[in-house]
Amino acid sequence: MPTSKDVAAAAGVSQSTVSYVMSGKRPISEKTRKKVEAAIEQLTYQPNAGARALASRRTNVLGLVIPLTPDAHVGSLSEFIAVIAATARQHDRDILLVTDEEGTEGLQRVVGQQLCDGLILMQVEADDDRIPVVRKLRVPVVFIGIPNEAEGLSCIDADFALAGRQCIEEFAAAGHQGATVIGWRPESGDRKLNFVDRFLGGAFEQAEASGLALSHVSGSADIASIEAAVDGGIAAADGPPAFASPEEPVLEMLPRILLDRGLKPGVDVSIIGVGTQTKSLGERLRLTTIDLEPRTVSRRAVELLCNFLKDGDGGQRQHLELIPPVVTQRDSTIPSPTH
Amino acid sequence: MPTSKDVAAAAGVSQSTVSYVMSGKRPISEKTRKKVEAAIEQLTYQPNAGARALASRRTNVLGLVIPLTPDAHVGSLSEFIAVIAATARQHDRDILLVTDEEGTEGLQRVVGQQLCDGLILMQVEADDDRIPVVRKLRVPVVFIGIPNEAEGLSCIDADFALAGRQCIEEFAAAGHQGATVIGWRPESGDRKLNFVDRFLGGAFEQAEASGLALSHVSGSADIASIEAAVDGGIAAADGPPAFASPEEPVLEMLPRILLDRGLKPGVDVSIIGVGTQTKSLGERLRLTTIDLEPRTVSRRAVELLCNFLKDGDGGQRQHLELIPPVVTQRDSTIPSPTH
DNA sequence: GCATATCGTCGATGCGTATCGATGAACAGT
DNA sequence: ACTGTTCATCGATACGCATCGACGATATGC
Repeated sequence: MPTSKDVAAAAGVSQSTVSYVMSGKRPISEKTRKKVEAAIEQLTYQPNAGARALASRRTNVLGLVIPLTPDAHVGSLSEFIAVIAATARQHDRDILLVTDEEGTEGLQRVVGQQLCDGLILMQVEADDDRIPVVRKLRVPVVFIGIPNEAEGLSCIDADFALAGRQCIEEFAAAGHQGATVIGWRPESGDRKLNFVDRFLGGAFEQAEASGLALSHVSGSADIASIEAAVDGGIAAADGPPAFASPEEPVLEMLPRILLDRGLKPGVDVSIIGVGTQTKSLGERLRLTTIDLEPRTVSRRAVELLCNFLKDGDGGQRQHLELIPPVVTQRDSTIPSPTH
Repeated sequence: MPTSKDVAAAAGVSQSTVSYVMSGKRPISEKTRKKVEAAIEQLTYQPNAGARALASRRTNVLGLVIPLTPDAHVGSLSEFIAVIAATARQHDRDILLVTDEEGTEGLQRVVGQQLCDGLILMQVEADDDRIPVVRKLRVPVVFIGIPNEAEGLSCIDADFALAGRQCIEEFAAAGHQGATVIGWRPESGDRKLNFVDRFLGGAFEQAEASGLALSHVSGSADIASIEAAVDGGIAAADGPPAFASPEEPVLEMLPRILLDRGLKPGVDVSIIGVGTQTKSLGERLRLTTIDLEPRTVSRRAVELLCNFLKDGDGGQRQHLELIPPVVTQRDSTIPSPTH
């Protein structure tokens, strides 16, 4: 492996000049820069990350804390991870993986060993144990998810409350008097993740504002329970029924189940799919969808962290950013009567 | 941040003694070890990773190359990643993420900058561009997936061929004369990943050996095409039909579709689910499954790489390891008549 | 013409650790 | 008591880079 010393020798300059050519922190004449760059090219020189970290006190690495729990491994998680890694590269940084299996010691470890300059925490719970630890860390941290006590923290997430409101707005615009949300069973684990409450909160709030009767039934993957939920929704409806769900299996079967009951989606009944990967599903089933834009959330998390690092102070500032979901109207919602 | 010098001062020894206490590479008396350990504890000392990498020429970090392409983001990918990260920690190593968006230059970069001591490549294609680059790298590399030219490389994957054989064996034992595999549409992208061919190769081979008529139809997510495939399978069957599929949506609907036709799984027809996350699906639908054990594949990949690194020579050896799939008999296959 | 500012480069130093050679102490054998 | 060992520890050095102060060479002011 060639070193910057080798490059210096090849270019006939001093090692420090090579360093300044690479960093641009001091002016270098066109002539010597060319020489140095040629030497770098020829030797295929790449700076040693360890030495660089040691001397500059920055690693250019971001720690990403991911959940290890298998039940959380929905498809979107890997998309989050990949987008975060790709965005980090655009800012000339790399991603070090930390699983939450290590717990809070893992955070202290990667920061203490100076393996990374900052952290991104995924799957942040409403009352996350890691928050008190994070507050003491000397590096900036960005949360993906909104804990209850977000004071002084930097948090980014999809705007679930807005998604709930948008959902009801769509139904109201289509002339529905009532709607049913199927899914997000309030299991023990789900209670910790408050996005369910945020979505339902927004939905119920908007339902009240729009004078629309909203009910929520916890979905389940088996067909019978979905059918029961659908029948309940139809019976309760005062006019054409409307259904929304954030669960893919539910959405997959909903059109079929409704057609079996003589209800054509987009004509006699409305369906809205909510989720993180709604595009392919929505296009295939021609479903109106509300996408939570996980790629944008991921990208912004990295950008925010990089901004904190660029400012140099290393301290984390309070920041709350909610990414607006994207509504895509397709054929599963009844057209607005006003049009 | 305290340094090993601070620890040395607090313990009243030299810095090198602290280093030897931590590495154990030279004998240290019980007394001084206790003193040093106490000082480490009290100062919450953690060695600086950059300095350590610089001095020891090892980073204790493994690079993990993941696909960025969204269509590959099935749920199992994040499970792979998390298991790899957790296993790496058990070997006192961390994981640096590299997306294949960077291409082969990404590999050369992380190795050239000495950000990691070795690499794990996921989603290896039959004729992967990265192979010639990997051969020139000076660090050990483990492939997850089996390329066509595996000479001199270290590869690990699920044994898809065995899964195919096991599948047919199950059907044959249940007394079936024929079977249909639904799924794995041979699209452009899928051709590069040869596991489809490996599975089907094993299945057809075993079908011939067992005198069983096997056909394969590319599945699709919409219900109509699945129903068509099912009807085809029923019509072609000489005796009770049998179906296998590696696609979750197909498996989700298969029992329902068959019941609609008056065929009860496990009595009039057999179903086998093949995949990387078959447990919850299999238990819910009471499906006999063949699981490809992604967790084992991931774990073994890390262990293999760590072994290469432990041996010190840094060279990669040829190695081919196929993880046997696990057959779990539940209620969707017709009981063997011989029992 | 000299004093002063600006530019481009060099040498020296430090970052925190691992590791090698050396040193001194304790100890066994004669 | 003297040499030869083994054991525990220390001091010095190197790892590769960033960065600071210094210095010579030009350019700018009057």
